[in-house]
Amino acid sequence: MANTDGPTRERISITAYELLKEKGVSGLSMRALADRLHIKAPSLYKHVADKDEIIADLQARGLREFGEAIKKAGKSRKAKALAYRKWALGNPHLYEITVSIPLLRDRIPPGLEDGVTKMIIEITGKDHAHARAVWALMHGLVDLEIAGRFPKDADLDLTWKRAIAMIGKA
Amino acid sequence: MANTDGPTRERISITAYELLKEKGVSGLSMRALADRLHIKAPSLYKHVADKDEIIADLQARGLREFGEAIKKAGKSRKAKALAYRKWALGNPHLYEITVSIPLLRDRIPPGLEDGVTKMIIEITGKDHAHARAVWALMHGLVDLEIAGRFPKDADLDLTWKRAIAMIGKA
DNA sequence: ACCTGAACACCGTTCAAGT
DNA sequence: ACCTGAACACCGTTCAAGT
Repeated sequence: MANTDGPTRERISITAYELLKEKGVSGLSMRALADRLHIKAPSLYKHVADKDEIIADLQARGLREFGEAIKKAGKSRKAKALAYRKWALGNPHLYEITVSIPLLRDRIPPGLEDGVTKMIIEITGKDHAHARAVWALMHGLVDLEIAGRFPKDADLDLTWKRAIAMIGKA
Repeated sequence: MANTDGPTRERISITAYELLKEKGVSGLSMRALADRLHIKAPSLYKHVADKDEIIADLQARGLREFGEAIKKAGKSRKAKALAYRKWALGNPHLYEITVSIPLLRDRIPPGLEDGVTKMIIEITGKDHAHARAVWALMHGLVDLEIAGRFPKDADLDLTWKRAIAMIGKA
């Protein structure tokens, strides 16, 4: 008799997150995940329907933790913007899986996405169109920075300063 | 005797582009590419070093065609911004492979990336930091739109209007 | 109820062998 | 010089079989 205590659904989630943190999106495979849990890949399918269920789990975690980080930040628009950057750069793989691949809307807790969206609208203090533009600005900065698209000598602190100056001036 | 005229390097490039346009980044595999050229996958390696060489080819094409589209657009910042959106949405897979995955800097023609960057700086008419923020704004809008992150009822024309209004006001 | 090996349809890439 | 089949180390997923 081998393991009597198989991996719970919870342990699968936690291990998937560890794997993502260490190896990134491309390193998150069902086989690698199974290895860490000391089971074979097919056994995973007794606990989850498919890989998307695991991805949706991580996206939900990303939205939750991101939302908390923004909530905890100072109240000014500048503080919120810098918290956005800090969180994204501190959790690049979680940011990527949450925001750079299609969101599995039907498989994350309802209201979670809306909650984060509403928070962004509240921060900008204007209408939805403006809030979306601000979000795009933040996301674009972070995405290009994570992807290494800015030259090495680029002054990104200054770039963020300019970006923050843009907000609210429309 | 089978094919006497094997695929040239040029035909590989063209076929890769067709494949990308039809099937997207995930559909661009060496095996699928070989199939279209009526050869076996290993034969590709007599013409290219690896898949990255093909990706770099497509990234170079993306930078070139994108640059031309922006150059041809009207001179106003608004016209340039709308041309950015139009090109990206009209060529979503080429946009993605060019800008949403790491740029293979060592494998594209030197100066190509700089040329496009300089063009953006010229358009914004300010310093590099400002130009980068503007680029991030455009990229963020397009990336979120392509990824389907905005709600279906979002008024994206209005969002772009607000975004364009932000530019130049920093 | 949970886990397994074998299998299927995929990847990128290497390499000895053929022409 | 170019192409091939076989192989290696990977994917996600299914399924009959074991406990």
